[in-house]
Amino acid sequence: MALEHAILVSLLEKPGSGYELARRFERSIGYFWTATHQQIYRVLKRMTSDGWVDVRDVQQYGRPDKKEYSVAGPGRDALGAWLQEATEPESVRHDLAVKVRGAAFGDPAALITEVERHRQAHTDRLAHYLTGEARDFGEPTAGGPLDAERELQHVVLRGGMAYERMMIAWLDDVLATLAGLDAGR
Amino acid sequence: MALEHAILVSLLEKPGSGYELARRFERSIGYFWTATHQQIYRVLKRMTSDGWVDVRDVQQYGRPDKKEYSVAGPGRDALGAWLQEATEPESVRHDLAVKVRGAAFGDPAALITEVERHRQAHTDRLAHYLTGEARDFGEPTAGGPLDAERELQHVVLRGGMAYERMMIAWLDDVLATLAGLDAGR
DNA sequence: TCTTCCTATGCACCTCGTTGCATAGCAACG
DNA sequence: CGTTGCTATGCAACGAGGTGCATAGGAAGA
Repeated sequence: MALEHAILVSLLEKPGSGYELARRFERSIGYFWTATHQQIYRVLKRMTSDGWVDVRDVQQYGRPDKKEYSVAGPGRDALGAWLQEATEPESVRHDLAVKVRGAAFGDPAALITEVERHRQAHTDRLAHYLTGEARDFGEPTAGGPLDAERELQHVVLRGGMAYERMMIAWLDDVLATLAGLDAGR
Repeated sequence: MALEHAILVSLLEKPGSGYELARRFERSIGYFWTATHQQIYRVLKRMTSDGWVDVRDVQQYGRPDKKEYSVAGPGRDALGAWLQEATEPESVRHDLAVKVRGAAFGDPAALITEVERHRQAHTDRLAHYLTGEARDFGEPTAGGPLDAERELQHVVLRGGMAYERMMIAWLDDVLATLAGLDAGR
């Protein structure tokens, strides 16, 4: 289970509440690891009782109070150990690939709309990444030594962009194939 | 849940037993949808009672008898309906991306071995795909009209190859970034 | 005042997925 | 004859993940 570790990384980058974590999992972190607020609250509870994180009640004005979590020593140790642990390459789940192979037994042309919908979603996400890259990494490192955190966030973002570009190109390939089947019958 | 649909597609391509399906999920299908034999047997049971598939006892000699499953009318209908249904783009789970961002808070150099291990796995898988492509799609369609099933299987395979190539290139990017951090401190 | 919306946390329930184990037929080998 | 290994099916239990719902404070606007 890597959700715990994803939370540790996010809290090391910046301490925050369960609610704030949930929103981070809708943006930056969520592009390579998804989680609902339910999962996050549940795991934070376990991590607290395991001593991986510390909690601090924070009073707020104009909005409900919150609990701010930050990484404790044992949590940092656990993350360090996990980093060197061998993890199996993630199991893939591409329902669109299932649909494409399934189209052979239905109407291939009927799948086109769905493929175009996915292509649009990937195009949007790529545009979002590019905006974020220009905002966060547009200028060279602002003096000082290499900032490891910044460099590593950037290389992960480049991975996300490479994935979206690959998907868009593949979906174009799929659309061309579907169109070819439609024309050829 | 798309496991049912993945099984339907696999059974339409070729009827078979739960055991045979489990082995297919370790190869071709398994590259974009994973499942253990437990899941498969459980889902086949439900699909049978829902009338999506038919069962046939097959006596075998030199090995235990088996149950051969094939797709029934309602199963084919369910697949057709699902193909046109809007499916959300699959939720991604890239533990390696979590590790890369986490490396900022540990020793970036310690991650290199793990990244190289993943790179090797993707290289191996790409080589496996290329072998399969040469074997199954090396020669142009053997006469007759365009074979939809074959074309669609090929485009899915091309997607798998594009994914592996993208991952290898990204992992090289990650390795260069990690090496740069190591040299620059 | 009433409704709507956002922040913030959490419970209950259900499904999906994984692990471990059990059973059984048959083949091959020492 | 016993062990090992492959084919073939399945149960039991657990943990992960997701959906729906509940609660509660406060802001903003009709």
